[in-house]
Amino acid sequence: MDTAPAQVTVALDAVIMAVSDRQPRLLVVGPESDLPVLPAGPLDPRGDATLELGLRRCVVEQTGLEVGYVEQLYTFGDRGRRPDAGPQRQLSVAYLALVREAAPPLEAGFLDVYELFPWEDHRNGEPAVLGETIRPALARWAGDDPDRRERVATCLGPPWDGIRVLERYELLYSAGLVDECALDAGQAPAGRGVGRAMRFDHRRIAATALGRLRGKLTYRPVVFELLPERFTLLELQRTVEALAGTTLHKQNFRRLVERTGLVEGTGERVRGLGGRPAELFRYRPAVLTERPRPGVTPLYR
Amino acid sequence: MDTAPAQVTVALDAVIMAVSDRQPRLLVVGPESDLPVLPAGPLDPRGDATLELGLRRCVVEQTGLEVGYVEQLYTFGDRGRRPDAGPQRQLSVAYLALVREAAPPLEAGFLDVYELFPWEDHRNGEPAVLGETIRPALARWAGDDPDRRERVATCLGPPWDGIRVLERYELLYSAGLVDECALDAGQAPAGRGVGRAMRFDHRRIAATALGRLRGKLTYRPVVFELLPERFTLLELQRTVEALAGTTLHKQNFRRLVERTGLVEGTGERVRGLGGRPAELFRYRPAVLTERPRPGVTPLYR
DNA sequence: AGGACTTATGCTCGCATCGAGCATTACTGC
DNA sequence: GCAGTAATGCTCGATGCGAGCATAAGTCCT
Repeated sequence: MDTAPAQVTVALDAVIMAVSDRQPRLLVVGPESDLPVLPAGPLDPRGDATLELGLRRCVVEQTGLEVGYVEQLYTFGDRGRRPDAGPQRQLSVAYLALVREAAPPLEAGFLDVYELFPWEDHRNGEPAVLGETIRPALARWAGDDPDRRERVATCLGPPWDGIRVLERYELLYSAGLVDECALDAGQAPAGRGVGRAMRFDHRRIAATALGRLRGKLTYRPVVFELLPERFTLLELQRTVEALAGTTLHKQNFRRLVERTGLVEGTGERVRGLGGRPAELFRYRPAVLTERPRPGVTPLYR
Repeated sequence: MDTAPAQVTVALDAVIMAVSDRQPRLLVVGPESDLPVLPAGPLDPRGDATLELGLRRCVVEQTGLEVGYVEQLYTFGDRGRRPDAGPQRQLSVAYLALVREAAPPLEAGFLDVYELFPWEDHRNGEPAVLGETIRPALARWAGDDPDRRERVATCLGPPWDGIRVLERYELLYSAGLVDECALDAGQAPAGRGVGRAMRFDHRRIAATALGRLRGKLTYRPVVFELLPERFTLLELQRTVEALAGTTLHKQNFRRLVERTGLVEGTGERVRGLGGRPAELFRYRPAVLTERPRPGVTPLYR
């Protein structure tokens, strides 16, 4: 009935990321045949003492995973973002979680992040899809409109700003280059959109997460949430590079993390992979009290 | 009834900040005699197309103010954060808004931010309250507990990290040094807490906002939302300093903002204030496409 | 008019950081 | 022994930033 008070439902959505085989990965649920979906569940207004605890509960229930690092990301609440909710307005409080596991738990699997955002991986130079598809299409879309042209310029550079993941996704959405445009309009997607689509606004949420994480790398020691307790400097570097979508100068990277006190060597070495054995390092939590903003600062500068 | 489904209410809270007379100010509503409260209102699940539009609507309704720059801050949803909501669970999606106005609109007034957080203003050296009250009390609170001691060390430095506003407020809360502790426990506050209290968790929300804003200053040109279209470099510097709670070297500040292309001179000069006339500058939006992360970078480094 | 005071503006050191590259070491595999 | 690979040490040069000196151009007071 129209006279009933309009209701709001609150869901807790989880962007759970890991890095393995030099690739950032996102935990998704649901049948393979369907569009991927983020793990999520309803807030229990009485049971969940805090939103974060509610999120952890939902994640365990749905994937069996006990996540460690968790951070609130953003709250999504546009009208119409969940056409499945009927007359209910659905809010999603999204969280970013980082895990070390690479083995997909029950009913869930890891999805390569750069399948969702192929234009974000610049480790082997600018990805082909940018020059061949995205830039031309955006140029057509912008035409002579100065606002559109400027928006394209800020999002795609030069200079390329790795952090603007969300802005770029939303630009592609505005220009009709992702399948979610058709889906949101109630049409069947042509299937020719750039990157792999997700259900609802979940790819937008994932974009928010990747951008946030890239930014955070520069001023907080979050990478270590994704690594085992002991690691070589190359493993550390590869993990950072996977997330940042850029490559780094090896010697300078080593200098950076050692000089700033982010890591400390354990005397141990690993061997067996061809090449000189590498020393194993560990994260040095004391850096938090020594430096104001410890992280991989020169990532995007 | 216990059998009724537990309900969730969603509110939109606004942290509206301005800078005038070299002081950051926060818009609060409610009678002077009572604890200050942030402007807020319920989400209209049918009417508000987006959360941000809903927030703008609430702000206009409550204060008559049309805010310009708006950014989502955080969503607060701890159980028990709103004892007045009865059995309802209340979520607040908080937004940060920046305005130029200094004249308090209807039923509202500006409150000096450093009345809320006197320990955050380091423009005249370390504030007295830190050395005389806060540090000794925290030392007593920490005792020999290594975790507590480390928490105190990271929050209070050295080095002082201007961005950790929320962490510091929560530390003071943990240690029972702010009046909200007693209020939340249902007791009358002794009135001896540090800084001025607000109702509910609104001071926590304000702390989140100040920290976020301080951080954002370093990589986005947000200061200009608080300034008139044309301003002198000293006005710009004073505004940054007011928010950051630090002083900056004048010549270096000028060099920074000019070299990075954040501002450009209009030929005009202002006179009449004693001292050599200053040139009027304006913000240069083109910086957004030229530099990846334009802002007052060296603020906290 | 002159001097004190205030603010704006230009410029120059010195240090730390960072990008880029060269050189050497120590393993694996054939 | 030799090729290949990765680790590690070191050196330039450019740039950014902290700190300060010096000068310019107004106001206000006497």
